[in-house]
Amino acid sequence: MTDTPVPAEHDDALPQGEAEIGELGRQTGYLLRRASMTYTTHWMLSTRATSIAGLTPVQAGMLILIEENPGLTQIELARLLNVEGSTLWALVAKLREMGLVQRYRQPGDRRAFALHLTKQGKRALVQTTALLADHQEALLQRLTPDQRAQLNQSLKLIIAAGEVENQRLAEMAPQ
Amino acid sequence: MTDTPVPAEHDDALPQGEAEIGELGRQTGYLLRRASMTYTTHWMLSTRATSIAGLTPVQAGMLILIEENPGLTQIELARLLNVEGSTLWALVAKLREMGLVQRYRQPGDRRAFALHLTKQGKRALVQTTALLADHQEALLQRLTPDQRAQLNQSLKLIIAAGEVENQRLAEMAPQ
DNA sequence: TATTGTTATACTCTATAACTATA
DNA sequence: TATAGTTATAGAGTATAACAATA
Repeated sequence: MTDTPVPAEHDDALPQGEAEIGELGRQTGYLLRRASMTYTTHWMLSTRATSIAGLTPVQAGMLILIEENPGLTQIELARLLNVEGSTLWALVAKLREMGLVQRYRQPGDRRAFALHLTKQGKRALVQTTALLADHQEALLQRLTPDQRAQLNQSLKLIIAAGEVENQRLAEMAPQ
Repeated sequence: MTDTPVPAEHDDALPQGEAEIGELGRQTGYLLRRASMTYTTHWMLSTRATSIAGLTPVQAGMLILIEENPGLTQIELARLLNVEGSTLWALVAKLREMGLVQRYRQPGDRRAFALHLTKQGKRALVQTTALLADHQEALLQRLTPDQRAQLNQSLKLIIAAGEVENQRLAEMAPQ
């Protein structure tokens, strides 16, 4: 990992600003990562001066899911989000720390907890949904309604196919 | 952040498996994140038994960019990837540790380093490009060629619009 | 002064493995 | 035994802030 003096054949840096994305810009996986990061950055910036400043896209999504499925358990939420239990636990712990989510022990199954939004969580969700439309519009402004629908559809097809493939691969060589 | 005994109105967990993604599944930002994560997982699983096991999508992308723009500087690479200098520095340091990338001091500008792939880096890139097509195909299997082209186009439009918006927002209230 | 790179530090999101409590 | 949740730990990828070296 040392740097080397410059051999003649390497005295060839590109002139400023001439480097290009090239092939990588044709890779859907790369474009997805880039678009997703752009979305995250835009959300954080556009909510910066509001009452939900600092609430991440993942956290906002969890508030939406908990409101739509009040009382769901942590394991069910993990399945919905396609993450491991320990990951979900950490995410929920953070939302509890923030005072947005409350858990209630299940009388029917004393292992499980039912998740609910607190009053403050509900207020955060109201702000979230109020800001979501403008956020979407800013990012999708150059797409027609038809393109937007097509995009969502294609993304769902990728997710569905990918999760089947990933399941298969994970089982193929378990260690 | 304490748990509470169950008040009557909260004794209402959903029956197993009845929770739904609902509104969140209509949010492009959420679908992008999910699709991107699926891509990453698929890449890691499908390269697991190859010579590039452990090479992440971000690292693979960097190899592609360095090969296409030999001698580019770290700052140029950071611009291409739209990340901060310190982020790029850490990514390059890791690739150097792995023996895939080598830096050469620029004679013209002694502040800068020209980035190049090592022999091992070139071998890793060959494997990467060899495996990329199957990886793409597995994830895009349910999309027609036209849908794939439309998808890439839409993602580029989102990235372009988003980066303009993000720039504007970042300048709007600098602190 | 401006640019390139570096360091220190911190945070989000993610995972695996080993564990406890309950079913 | 199986499931729900927890803890310890690790790692990728990202950022901000302060700094050194060079232009």
